[in-house]
Amino acid sequence: MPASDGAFTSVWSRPARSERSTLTREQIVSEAIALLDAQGIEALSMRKLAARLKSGATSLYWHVANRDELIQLVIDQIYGEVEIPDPGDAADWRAAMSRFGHSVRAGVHRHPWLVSVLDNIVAASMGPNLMKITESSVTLLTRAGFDLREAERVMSTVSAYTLGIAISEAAYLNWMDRTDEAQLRAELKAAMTAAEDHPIVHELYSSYSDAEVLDVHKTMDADFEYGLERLLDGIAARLDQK
Amino acid sequence: MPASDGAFTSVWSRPARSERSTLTREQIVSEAIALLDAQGIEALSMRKLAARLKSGATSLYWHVANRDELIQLVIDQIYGEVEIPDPGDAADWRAAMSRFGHSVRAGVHRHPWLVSVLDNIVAASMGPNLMKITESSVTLLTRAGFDLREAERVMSTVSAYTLGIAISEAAYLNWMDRTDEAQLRAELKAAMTAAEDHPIVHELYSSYSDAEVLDVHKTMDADFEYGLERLLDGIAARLDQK
DNA sequence: CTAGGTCTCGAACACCGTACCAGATCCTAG
DNA sequence: CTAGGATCTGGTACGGTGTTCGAGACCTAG
Repeated sequence: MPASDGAFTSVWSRPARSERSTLTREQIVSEAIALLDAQGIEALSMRKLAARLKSGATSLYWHVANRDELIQLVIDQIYGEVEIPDPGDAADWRAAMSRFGHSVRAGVHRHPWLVSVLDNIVAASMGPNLMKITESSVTLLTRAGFDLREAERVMSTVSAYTLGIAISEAAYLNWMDRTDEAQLRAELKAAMTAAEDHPIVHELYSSYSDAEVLDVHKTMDADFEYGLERLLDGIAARLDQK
Repeated sequence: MPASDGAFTSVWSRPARSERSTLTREQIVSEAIALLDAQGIEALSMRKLAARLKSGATSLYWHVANRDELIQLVIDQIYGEVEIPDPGDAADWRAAMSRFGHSVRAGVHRHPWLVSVLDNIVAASMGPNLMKITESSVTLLTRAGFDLREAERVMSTVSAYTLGIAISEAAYLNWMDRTDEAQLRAELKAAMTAAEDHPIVHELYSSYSDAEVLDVHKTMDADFEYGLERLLDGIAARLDQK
């Protein structure tokens, strides 16, 4: 009567019909993303993920080789969220590339834990979703007048800039998130006094209003736009001289 | 006689003079970097690091609050390796910024595990070494004719591009490193067949010679240079129209 | 009814970051 | 020279991690 205590499942508690879990790879991946969005990277453990799926931790290993593979799948899923450039927009390739950049950046902002997971990004680079993006954008750029190799360069240049800035922003936003306002003010003050030996940095910091410091989004948006425009200017110039 | 076995240190084995460890923060940080360079991120544990320093694992906590703080120190140390732009080079700001970009990229290539540690990069952004870099480069750019705010934008645009591309490259190089040649060929073949549904990507892949695939460095160098030049073109144009 | 594939999951292993605290060592004041 | 406080080391222990292994539950085909 006492000892078995869970090893024995009575008729009543045993699932009436097939409650065999219907655990699927897609389900695992999307629950992982939900967990990451809600609680960030350090909350993603196989055990916690399994708990959310009401399954045993080690059951996941049937559907997914290991944690790294799971993360690669997660990354490709996120790539699926970015707006695929339409090759028909070749006439306005510049607007199309700008839209693409904005879409990638928005994705990173939506899922800022991506910052912690970048080392898996390459293995995911052969995932189906990224490949679709590459196909469309390179096609668009060749139609706009770039040869194949240069089209790829343009694409990866824009991607690099976008990724770089989005990551920096996301890292900053992550940091703000896990820092309460009091300590945040303390840190900023510390930075301010540390800047006293550096006149230009000090002047720069001083030029920011409280509103700008409190809500960095507007500044970030404008800065991103500025750099992207400069980059596209440079690329456009290159196309003109052909 | 038997049991104590190490708890008892005889006069002979006990350190003759003060062998008090001379453990310092600098030592810890530089040993951490050595370990990271040699074995990558997953080899950096407090225990392994302590072993290399011939000290107890928990002794490190006297000098460093926790692992995150250690990593922030490591990152600032690496910032110390990048060549600081000379504000005197304002006349040739373009060459100076290019040198800066190359220096950052070289640093990331030298320490490719940085990819796995990017989420700590912000907290390190108030470190002394990065601040020096910012001071010098923003000064240089203001002397070149940009106003303060735009100088910062230029700086962070160039940084974003450089960081983005260097990270992507480093992630790829990391992946190549931990993949033996047989499996590497298998993966590339898989990518190739996956690309069959995507004609342009397929054509692009096919256009690469074996030599280019085997040694990606030349291609990476050229691609980086291309994007950086386009970006600087765009920025220069902006300065001219003033 | 049985055999074999598919899938779940508990137990266990090695490793991790780090809180706690006892003790060793050093420095300084008296 | 001694006493006592500050500085620094490191053993123990706790709660967590990813992952392997293997025992079994379930489903389907014959």
